[in-house]
Amino acid sequence: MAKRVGISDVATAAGVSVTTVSHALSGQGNLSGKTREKVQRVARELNYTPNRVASALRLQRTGIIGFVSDEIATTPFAGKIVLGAQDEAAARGLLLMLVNSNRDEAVESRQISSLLEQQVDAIVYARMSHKLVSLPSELKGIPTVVVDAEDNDGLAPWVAPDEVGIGRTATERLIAAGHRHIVHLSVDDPGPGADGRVIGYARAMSEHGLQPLVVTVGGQADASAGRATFDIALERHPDLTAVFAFNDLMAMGVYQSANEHGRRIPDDLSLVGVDNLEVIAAQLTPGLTTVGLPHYEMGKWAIEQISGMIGNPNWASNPAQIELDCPLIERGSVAGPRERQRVRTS
Amino acid sequence: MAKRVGISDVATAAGVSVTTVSHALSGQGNLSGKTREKVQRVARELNYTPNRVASALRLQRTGIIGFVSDEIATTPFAGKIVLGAQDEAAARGLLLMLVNSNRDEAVESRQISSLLEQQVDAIVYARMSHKLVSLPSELKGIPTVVVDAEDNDGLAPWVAPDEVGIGRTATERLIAAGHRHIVHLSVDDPGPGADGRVIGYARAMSEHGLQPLVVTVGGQADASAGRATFDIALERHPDLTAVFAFNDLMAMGVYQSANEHGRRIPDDLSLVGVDNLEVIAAQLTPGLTTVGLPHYEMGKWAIEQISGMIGNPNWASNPAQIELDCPLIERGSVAGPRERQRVRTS
DNA sequence: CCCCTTTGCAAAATCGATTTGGTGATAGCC
DNA sequence: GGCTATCACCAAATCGATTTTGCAAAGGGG
Repeated sequence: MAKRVGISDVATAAGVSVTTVSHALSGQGNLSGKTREKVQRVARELNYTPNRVASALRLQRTGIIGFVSDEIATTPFAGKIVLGAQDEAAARGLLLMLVNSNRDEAVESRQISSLLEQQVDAIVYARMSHKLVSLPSELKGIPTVVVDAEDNDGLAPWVAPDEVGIGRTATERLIAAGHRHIVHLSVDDPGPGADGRVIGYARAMSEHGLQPLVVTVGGQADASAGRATFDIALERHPDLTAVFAFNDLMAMGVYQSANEHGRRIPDDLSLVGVDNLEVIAAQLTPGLTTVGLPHYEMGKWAIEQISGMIGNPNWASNPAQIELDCPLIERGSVAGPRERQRVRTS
Repeated sequence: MAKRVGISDVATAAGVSVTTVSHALSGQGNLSGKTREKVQRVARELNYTPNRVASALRLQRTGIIGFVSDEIATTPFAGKIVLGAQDEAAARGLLLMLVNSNRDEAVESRQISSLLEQQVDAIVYARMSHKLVSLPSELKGIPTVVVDAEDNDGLAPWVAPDEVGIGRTATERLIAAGHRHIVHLSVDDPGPGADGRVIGYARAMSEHGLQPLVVTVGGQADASAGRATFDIALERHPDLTAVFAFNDLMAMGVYQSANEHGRRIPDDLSLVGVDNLEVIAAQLTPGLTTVGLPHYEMGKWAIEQISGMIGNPNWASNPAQIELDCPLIERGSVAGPRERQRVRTS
């Protein structure tokens, strides 16, 4: 392996001092155009690449952002947040250093310390589902932005999905299609996600003079919860024509259960999910109409914020804290209700 | 923000030289136990944390591994490889720096250069589906291990799933259940994955005196391809009782199509997939029996290899190149064939 | 022709941890 | 007592890039 060429090798080859090389390459100082060009040419010929470690030591700035997540493999969400962050970081010449805690606080604490020892310039503290969090004490004093979670202490900037808006968007889509008997299927799991969506749903229903009907079960919000809640809903509200499911996994359960009950989607039942889990929503037949979560955008936003904080002595003031709008992804699971079509054709 | 305490602050506070502090904390040199303890105590009191940047500059070793992937958000696989790598890295005191190329060679090249400027000790070059690759020229001379792909030039260590074994495992499970008319559904997409699974399937069938029956279509290996190939298979081989699908997405299509044809799984049709996409395999009813891909293990293996290469002058010799066994994940989609049960009960 | 201001480049300090090559002090030996 | 080993510790060089300070030469005005 050829020894790496450093700034001093370039200096020797170009017959100037290291100072001049540094200035020529960074655009600092006042050098004659001739010298500047010569140095740049020599640097290129020698295939010089700067050593960011040395630079970081001198500048007290590494250009590295630590990315802390509580999990990374169990949902596709992590990938999207990381992708958004990574794209934006690359565009700004920053690099991402990834650690993950597997939901273990002791591990998290150790990982964050490693990141800090590496002198990361800032940290993205990400959760994979909308939560309320308190930042670990290690992060006091270093620029941090919280993703898909809200900072309990209100000190750090954070970004999360507009859960109430999600409930409203999904519900209004179904109302607009003409449905009046719309049930919301959810889980008994207090938190910004479940709570917000119920609120948005209830508001949309009330505003249109409709009765909110919520059915929940305990446990995980998966396909089996979807089947269970849908079965209960059918029993309690036999005239329901549309369902707003807490997420796509539950919606998948509704497909299964509806199929067993002989209800076809979307002819006999309209359905809207949340998450836009492509691997499910796009693969079901018909495709699932769902509200997408802005994971990519949250990751991107986090890096944008961080860019403004790095090197800014007032980075801790006025933390931006926003809820992002979530888009409705139309596929094929929503149609008008049977009743309404009959009324029309009669 | 309090100024960070460095080794010299500790030295001053403890009344010794920086040399002694360094020795006391790293266990080097010959110090009296008294001095060692005093320094360690002072360091703890001052809340000293080492500055890895300075250390890296001196030692020419950063403890950072670059992780290059071609995509990260479109499959859950990326997360698992990263998790495996991250867990193993954390256990060895290494950190992961993640970049992703979005399948763009120019981007990849730039990202790798960034990694190299940061003086990463080594690189994990990962693909998200089994491929043949040639390493970018930038990586010449630095320890690299290839994940979920094979190095065309045979120079770098690599790890990938044993595709032939996957075909064999899935097929033998169905044969063991008593099936004789087993169709393999796949796609026209030459590559280690599709090719290897066909080979493993065909071998297993032949060894049991059974006729291999393969049905493929062009395009993506998704649910719609699953429906299409299954429909064709039913037409060509009306007596089929079991299906080995190229992946879980295609298997999901088989569930859908089988349902429309009035065939119940597993009573009228047994089915094995590949991928163990939890979000699908565990959510279908019945659960999908599938062959899992060793993403976590591949990520872990990569870091183990790399650990052995860092600081080893002979790192380039005898690259390990292995295919990992893939486990069968039993759920509920396999049963005995109807015919056989009749024979038995008669 | 002298003094002063630019212009163009270089020397040296700096960032924080590690390590080489010592130095001073004590103990042991004859 | 004089000499050498050993012990305990320290000063200074080093890693590579940046930046402050400094200095010489060139150019301009009086």
